[in-house]
Amino acid sequence: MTQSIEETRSEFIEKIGVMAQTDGLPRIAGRMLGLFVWDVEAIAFGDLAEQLQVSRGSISTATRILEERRLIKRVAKPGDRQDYFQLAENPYAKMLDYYAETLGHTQAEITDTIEKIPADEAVIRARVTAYADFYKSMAAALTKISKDLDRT
Amino acid sequence: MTQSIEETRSEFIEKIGVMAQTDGLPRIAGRMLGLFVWDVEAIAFGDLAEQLQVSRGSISTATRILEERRLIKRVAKPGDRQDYFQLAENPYAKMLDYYAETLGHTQAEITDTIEKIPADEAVIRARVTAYADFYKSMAAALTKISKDLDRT
DNA sequence: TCTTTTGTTTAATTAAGTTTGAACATACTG
DNA sequence: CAGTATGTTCAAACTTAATTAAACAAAAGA
Repeated sequence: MTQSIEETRSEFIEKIGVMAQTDGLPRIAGRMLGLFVWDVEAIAFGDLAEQLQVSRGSISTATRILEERRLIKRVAKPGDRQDYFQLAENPYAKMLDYYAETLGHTQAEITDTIEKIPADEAVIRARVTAYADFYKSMAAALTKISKDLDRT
Repeated sequence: MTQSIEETRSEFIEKIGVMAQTDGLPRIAGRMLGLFVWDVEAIAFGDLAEQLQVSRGSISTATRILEERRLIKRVAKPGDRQDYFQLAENPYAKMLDYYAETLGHTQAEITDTIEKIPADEAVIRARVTAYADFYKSMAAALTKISKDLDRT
């Protein structure tokens, strides 16, 4: 089966949109991320709405989310009033940092619980601690990868 | 603020229920996981429904999900017709394996796309490849932690 | 100043996922 | 065998999240 590069691009964008839902991104934000991974050139706010066939409101929301996660950046273009967007530098390191941060919060929540467990409940303490450690080691591992990527 | 261990347990269970939603588990399955982390003893199907105050149908669905992820195991108790459940051995290694597997699928999907990109589109190829590599390294890192945990 | 463009916000709608409850199948008990 | 207990399935109800469309605010041009 042969397909044009436009078809491949469009397929890729939709694919990332679906997969993004797995890690808590709205579908539109995921499609947008796919688009930015593919395209080097910055894209105008209005073009995003047209290319992805969604409302401007959705673009506003999705760009905000991706900016919060530091995956894209908003840039200006001389001679155009519109906002332009493109993939951030080291986006994958940023993504890892975000995951690590989330895992860290989870670990902290569990640690809060551990402190409330009576000292004589050694078994429960041990079990909940093992759970917290799990999040701790995951966060540490992702942070490590992030730093490796940053050195590139 | 002082609270009984029952209150702490209940708070923990609800907390895990909420956090579980972050990684794609239904709330009830999350609460169940929290319960199993806390309690050493196996718990009967019917007791789960009562303790978590949900329908038997929900227990059936949630146990299925947690079994599929290999986080809990179903055991029998002599003298009781009910199914009993408890946390699996090395549950956190299993959890990591599950994540790694998911990431691997994602990477494979992206790799499928890469193969469709014309060879002369070097920039696009490089960008999409970087994205695939990101998933690859994450999967590898989690697999590594999993093996470390297994050695325990 | 008046109009247009641009991006955000909010309320309403739509879509997606979760939970329940009833029906069902199976296995056990007396 | 009849009756009860157990766990699963599935359609419907419910809940939550995503998306749109319209109202709005700010800035730019005419």
